[in-house]
Amino acid sequence: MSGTGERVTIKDVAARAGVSKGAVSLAFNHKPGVSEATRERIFAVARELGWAPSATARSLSSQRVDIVGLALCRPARLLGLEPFYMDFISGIESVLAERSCSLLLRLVRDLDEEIALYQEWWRGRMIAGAILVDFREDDPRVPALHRLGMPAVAVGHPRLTGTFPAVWTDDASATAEAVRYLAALGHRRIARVGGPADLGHSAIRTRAFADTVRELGLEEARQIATGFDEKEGARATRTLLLAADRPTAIVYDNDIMAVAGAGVAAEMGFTVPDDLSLLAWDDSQLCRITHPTLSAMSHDVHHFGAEVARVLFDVLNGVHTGGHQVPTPSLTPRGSTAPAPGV
Amino acid sequence: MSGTGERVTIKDVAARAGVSKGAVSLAFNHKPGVSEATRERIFAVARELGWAPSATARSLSSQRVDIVGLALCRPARLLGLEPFYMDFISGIESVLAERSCSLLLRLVRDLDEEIALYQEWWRGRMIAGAILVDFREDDPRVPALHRLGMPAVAVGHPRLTGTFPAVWTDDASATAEAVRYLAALGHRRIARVGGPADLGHSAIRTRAFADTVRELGLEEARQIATGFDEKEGARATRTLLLAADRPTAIVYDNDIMAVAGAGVAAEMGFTVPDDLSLLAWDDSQLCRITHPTLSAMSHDVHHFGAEVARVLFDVLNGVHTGGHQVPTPSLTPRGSTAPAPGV
DNA sequence: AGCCCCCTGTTAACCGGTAAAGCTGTAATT
DNA sequence: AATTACAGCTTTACCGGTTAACAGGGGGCT
Repeated sequence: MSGTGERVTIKDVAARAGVSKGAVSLAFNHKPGVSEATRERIFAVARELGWAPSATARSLSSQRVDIVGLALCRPARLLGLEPFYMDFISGIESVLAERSCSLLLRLVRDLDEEIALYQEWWRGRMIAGAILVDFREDDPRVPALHRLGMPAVAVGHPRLTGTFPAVWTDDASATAEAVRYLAALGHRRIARVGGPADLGHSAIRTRAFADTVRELGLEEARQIATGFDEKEGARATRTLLLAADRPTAIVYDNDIMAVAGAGVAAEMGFTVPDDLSLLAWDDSQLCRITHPTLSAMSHDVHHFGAEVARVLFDVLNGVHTGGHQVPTPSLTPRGSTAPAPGV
Repeated sequence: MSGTGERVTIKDVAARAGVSKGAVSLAFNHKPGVSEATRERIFAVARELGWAPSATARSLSSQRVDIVGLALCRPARLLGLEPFYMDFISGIESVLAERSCSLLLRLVRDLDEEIALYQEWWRGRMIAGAILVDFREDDPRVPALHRLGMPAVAVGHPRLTGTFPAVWTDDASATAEAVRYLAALGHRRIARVGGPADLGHSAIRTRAFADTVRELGLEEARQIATGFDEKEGARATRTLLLAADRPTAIVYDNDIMAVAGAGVAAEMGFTVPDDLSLLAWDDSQLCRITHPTLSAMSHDVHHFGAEVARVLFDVLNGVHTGGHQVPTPSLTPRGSTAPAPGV
């Protein structure tokens, strides 16, 4: 009971197998220098003794770590709510796991805390590199972390991510596609409920949205910046629908807000999609469980995460990979979009 | 540009401050043995040089690690969908962060992989302890990990978690409360859509549900075991509603399935809550964004996670804490429950 | 003056691996 | 037979901290 406390080390294995520490190390790292017979004997002993090399000691001497860091800076309750993150993380994991690498996760309150955390992690040699998300315009992390010299991938448009290799989706094109689709259905007053204005991709979408609306000669579009959560999504929807010139279609920046918007529409007596079309973003499973199901700009978040992890490995291996663009979110029409009323 | 590569170590700091490595170590660990003046000088130099102690080296020599592990064994797509996990993780984080401890996360495919992972993590001294979730009846992790001697907290009923200190909610009482509530509304045919039968807490709820139904003299209850995701939740709901003796109320084991169930009900022409009452579990924000809002057995998952982390720290500090019961989920009536039709 | 003590610091031995350099014995080459 | 080549190990010096043991020096006390 209560573990002997004496943990077995490479020395024990070496002694038991009748070889030196060095031989055990060579064997376990599949390096030449030990015969097949000896290698097998060493493995047998290791299994018998229940030994695994100490990652700590290994990384101290080899200067390598098998951990990558991810700091998320969003209010805790939002993280729980948004399917995006877990999907993204599971995508990252799928790539990390096959290289027996682990993910170090931490939630932080603000960017300063995030920068401090990365400094601690990197200087403390706890991580080999990091994944940076949620870029803002003139993000303070770009200079700070670049100064650190820490390898990292940035999730966001290259314009925002500075010196870090970027992985991103073409939000501008996707936004344009969304607007064109709704316009093709006859909608002339289209509104958008976006994320926080200081978030880089929100800004990109806002611009693309306005540009496309102008280009198609639609009526001046109303866009509302929110905090990404369901309350703000609901409020924004209410605001839009109460206006005299209420829109006949609304595009949301994530699916949480779209679902909340659908609730508000129902509550206010609008029928989706007959009176009002709704178009979500990200397209998690959430869009498929509501009634009516939500049309969305869909986007394989799991693969996105996987691609990010792959690029990070390239960076860690010194492969100088440029930016990687992941497939543009594409329209997945479902039950929440239909021709504009009276068309 | 491109980081000098030369990372600063304790030796550099010591040299620059004109003291020995030992002095720097003492200063940074706030141990007696250095004067206030020297301590400050050392800190100043460390700041100037941008040094932070190497966690790797530190844990190699001090035999301590500031990382705890969490392996999740659920299909990736479900993880993304279920708000539970992120909420739970953010609760854990809130406690870890204040002790500057990080969370090592990994998704695994099955229990064998999970056991192997913990062995690797523990023997490799990567983690100080672990958080175990999703216990099954006769869970193979109990003997395997107990043999490892790894400190851990178990999330689940003590009957299932064996030798590990447990943190759990009283699912039996909560289930009973749910049934009593619906019975009080006049429902006589109540069904339940549960999680996988081999999951420990599903089994507990199943039993409690059947017991309470019998105790109240309600009609024989139909319970369906599913895989926790929205598709199975929808299918189970369809099955229940197509039966000749369809229930007038359904209890779901998580909110995903409840939302899916609401969709199915609408699609089949039932009005919630007039024709059919629905009661969810876990009560994430998801229950508040649907229309009508979902009544739920609510449960502060964030606090649950925090409590789990706290107990883990107790274990790590040798405090022999018994099992901790977290407040029983309590009924939060919203728009999806109402008196049975004709009452 | 002599002694002891405490405060401040140094030294050196670890922690458990990795990796380069060194050392065998045997087989191949000349 | 002598030289070389090389597979197969061993030795040893790190990696960057922690920590116990030890040293110098000033002040208080007798």
